[in-house]
Amino acid sequence: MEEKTATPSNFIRDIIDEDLRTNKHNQKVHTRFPPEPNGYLHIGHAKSICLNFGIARDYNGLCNLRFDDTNPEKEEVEYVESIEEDVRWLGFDWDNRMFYASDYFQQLYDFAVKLIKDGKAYIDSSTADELKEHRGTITESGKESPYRNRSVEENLELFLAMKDGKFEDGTHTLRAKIDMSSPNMLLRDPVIYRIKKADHHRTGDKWCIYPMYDYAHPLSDWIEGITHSICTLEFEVHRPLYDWFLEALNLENRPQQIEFARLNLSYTIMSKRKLLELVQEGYVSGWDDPRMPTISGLRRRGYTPESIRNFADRIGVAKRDALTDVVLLEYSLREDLNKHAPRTMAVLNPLKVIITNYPNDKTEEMEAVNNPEDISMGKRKLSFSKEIYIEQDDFQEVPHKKFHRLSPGNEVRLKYAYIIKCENVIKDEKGNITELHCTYDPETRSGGSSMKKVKGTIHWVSAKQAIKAEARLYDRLFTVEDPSADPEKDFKEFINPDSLKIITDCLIEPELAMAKPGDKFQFERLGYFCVDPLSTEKLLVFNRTVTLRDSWAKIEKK
RNA sequence: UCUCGGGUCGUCUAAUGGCAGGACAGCGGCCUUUGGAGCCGUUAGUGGAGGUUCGAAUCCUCCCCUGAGAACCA
Repeated sequence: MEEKTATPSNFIRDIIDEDLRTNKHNQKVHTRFPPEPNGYLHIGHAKSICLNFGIARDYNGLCNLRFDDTNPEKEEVEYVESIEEDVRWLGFDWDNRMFYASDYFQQLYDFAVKLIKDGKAYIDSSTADELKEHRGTITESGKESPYRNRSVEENLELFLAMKDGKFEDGTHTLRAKIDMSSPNMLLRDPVIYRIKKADHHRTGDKWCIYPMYDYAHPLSDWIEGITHSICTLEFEVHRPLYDWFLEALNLENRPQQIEFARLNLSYTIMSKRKLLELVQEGYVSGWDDPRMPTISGLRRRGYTPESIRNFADRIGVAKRDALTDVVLLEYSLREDLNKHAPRTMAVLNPLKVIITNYPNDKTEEMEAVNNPEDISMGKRKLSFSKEIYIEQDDFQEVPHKKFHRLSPGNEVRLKYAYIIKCENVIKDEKGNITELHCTYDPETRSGGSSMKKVKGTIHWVSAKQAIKAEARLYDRLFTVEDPSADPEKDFKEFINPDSLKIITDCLIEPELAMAKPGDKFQFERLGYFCVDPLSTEKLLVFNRTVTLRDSWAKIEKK
């Protein structure tokens, strides 16, 4: 079993520690992850999932999965299913506690009736425009609705009629009677029910009135016995409202809302609306395009759940807005893949090499380790013969002064095989290099006793045995750190035109023919790659998950 | 402009009146049959001005910067 470092503490855990000490919630810790099923989950949700489920795990508590489905016009079962899959894939489990806010529609309705009876809510028959007009502004107080003082009986009657479908969409709303002059505009008699004659993905046409978030959320939390209702910072201003409903209904054992800063990652966007735009307008191939910051995109790209959980622990939880550098995510990924991904040799851009002093028909079996970080992953055999392919980048006709690889008259080691020397550069009539003629030193077979040392070691594949494959090389989707930073500019202006490069004639070790979708490998010296789900027996397709760190690129730049 | 938040190395995050620490990135070195990994070392920060205190990132005052809030969205 691998060592597991504990999740670092944070201000939310401090609050829970204090609540436990003062016995605020009778020693209970119960959280929830409440996505709206109107889009796919992304890495920002992963932060929240790790936070909520992680707290439940560490405090011996529970975490519910709850779909916040109070707006039938935007929500779909497709999203429900993807969300379930993604949370599970991340490694979390809700047992039998998968709920929907729509499960509580009847209770929520009954609570609303109680508010009306207590004179704390009323039916407003203003139009949306009138509502807006009466709301006032940030600096000026609002005006009370002419319907504000309807009798309890009239309100009850109207609310029932609303529920029974007697009115058209938008003609009436139920509003909480709070304070039209509050500096917090959310408290200026917020709408808590609206008429929407729309089919709901779960309740069908049973309801034609639907509760608003601010009303449904605290009550759903209360119904489920949530103790700590953790959400992102933009809901901070909603907290007085959250508390108001619990107070107005005189509910005991109230949950407590705590806000933290959502994740922003450099070179990407996290807005569901914008991600949807990328999908719908075809900038990416779908929600699971490997360039998307969605969980399904990251999964297809080759990210591991472990790496995402470690990332979540590493970035911590706080209240200040932050833009986390994506290299931190990539670090967590490489850290995990380095330990677990088997090594293999693959040549992305092949350059033929003929070893002129090697016997024509000879084939040798070379021994290679599958993972130097973990010898329990075993060894494999590599065929070596007279004709091989190396990476075009591993040869320079006029070498940079710090270039340690192959160049005319120079020696380099072929990993797990021999040291070779470049004797001749063969070109076509246009001057393109077509092949290299090299000689090998038979004394330098890998594992042998030769003391000969060379500066560079390169990867290769044997021409006869290698098989063809396609590689998809991904780069960041945007060219700037914060594509949404400039309100004057559309984020799509910053899409990286080179975010995907497809290479169709890579050569890989024959063993890889067995690879299955999702299998992950390190292509030695190149990076981590995984088999794409669209890969077929005929054509293996590899997604480049992430490159290896490249200190040569830095030297070359200087 | 009003209300509520938030400002600590380049980035993320600790320090809860008592040595400003960690991670990533960077830089330098060691090691290496992956220019990978690993190991060692190192650079770098409390938005500003006052005040309280033996002592302030932390408490107080003012200023500056920044985020959120005027959907029948969540």
